[in-house]
Amino acid sequence: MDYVRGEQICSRCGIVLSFRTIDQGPEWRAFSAEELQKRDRIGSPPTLTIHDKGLSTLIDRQNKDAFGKQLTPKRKAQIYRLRKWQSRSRVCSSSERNLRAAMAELERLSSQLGIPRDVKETAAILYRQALEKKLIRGHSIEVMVDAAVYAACRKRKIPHTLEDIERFSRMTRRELGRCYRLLLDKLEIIIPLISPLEFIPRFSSALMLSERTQQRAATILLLAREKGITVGKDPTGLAASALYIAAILEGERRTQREIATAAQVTEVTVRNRYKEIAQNLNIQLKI
DNA sequence: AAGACGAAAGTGGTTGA
DNA sequence: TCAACAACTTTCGTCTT
Repeated sequence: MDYVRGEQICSRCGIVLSFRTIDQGPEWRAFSAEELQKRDRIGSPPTLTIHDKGLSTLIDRQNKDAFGKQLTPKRKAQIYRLRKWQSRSRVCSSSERNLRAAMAELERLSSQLGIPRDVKETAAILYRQALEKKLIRGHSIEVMVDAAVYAACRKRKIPHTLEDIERFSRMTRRELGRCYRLLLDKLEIIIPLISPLEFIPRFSSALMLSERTQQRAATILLLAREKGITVGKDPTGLAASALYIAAILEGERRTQREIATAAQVTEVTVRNRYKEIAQNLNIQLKI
């Protein structure tokens, strides 16, 4: 089981048997050592994905204190005023309203993408920081949230491409990329370059390739990197062509078209990459 | 007939003056 | 800000299996 991605993967052939699985861990919630002792089963964790971090307190309408006693008239008036100001302040600040819309969009997108909760939280943090630095102004909430989700995926090494996000977003890849870059610049986030290796399991399961082939593709990629022919190249294209070569070597040939479709690149890119790699690593492919 | 190949022209993004 | 540039895409005609 890959709990981070919520995928059940066959350890022999690497095929993804199921995804978006249910966490089968203990059902009591525990977010600190103290809570672990109590084994509470109720209540939500303090989460950053709700606009007020899930920590809102409502002043109840019943004019009773914690012991159920009626309040004195003076106290009652005081509580009434508190209640009024609470309701006014809660959603009326513009950033609160913004966050409210943003977290709804975050919820929608992340459930469609099926990303795990910690990545969602990361995206929420990024968005909050962006909001504090006034980066949202001039952009729609939606596009910034989607860009934050992409950034969070990159940060947590979830192999999603911009195209994946684009599919569930109303935004274009270009706008998303622009806002993503803006986030990186202004928030000074360091995002590790995504390695082609990360895409291998994903493409392989789409192509029904065996574990052996995946291993082989991985070593091909590592050798290619040593030769220095991978810099500046599209990681998905590299992963695709390495898989193409590996599949042929392992007798599981796939057509360039199949590979290209799975990796969302063109045949031409697969072709160019694999020619380069085969030449540099002296791999003879009998066609 | 399908797959592989490669040339040519176009696109979006980076870089360096 | 603009031009040069590298990587990738699209398109299309040709060759191979």
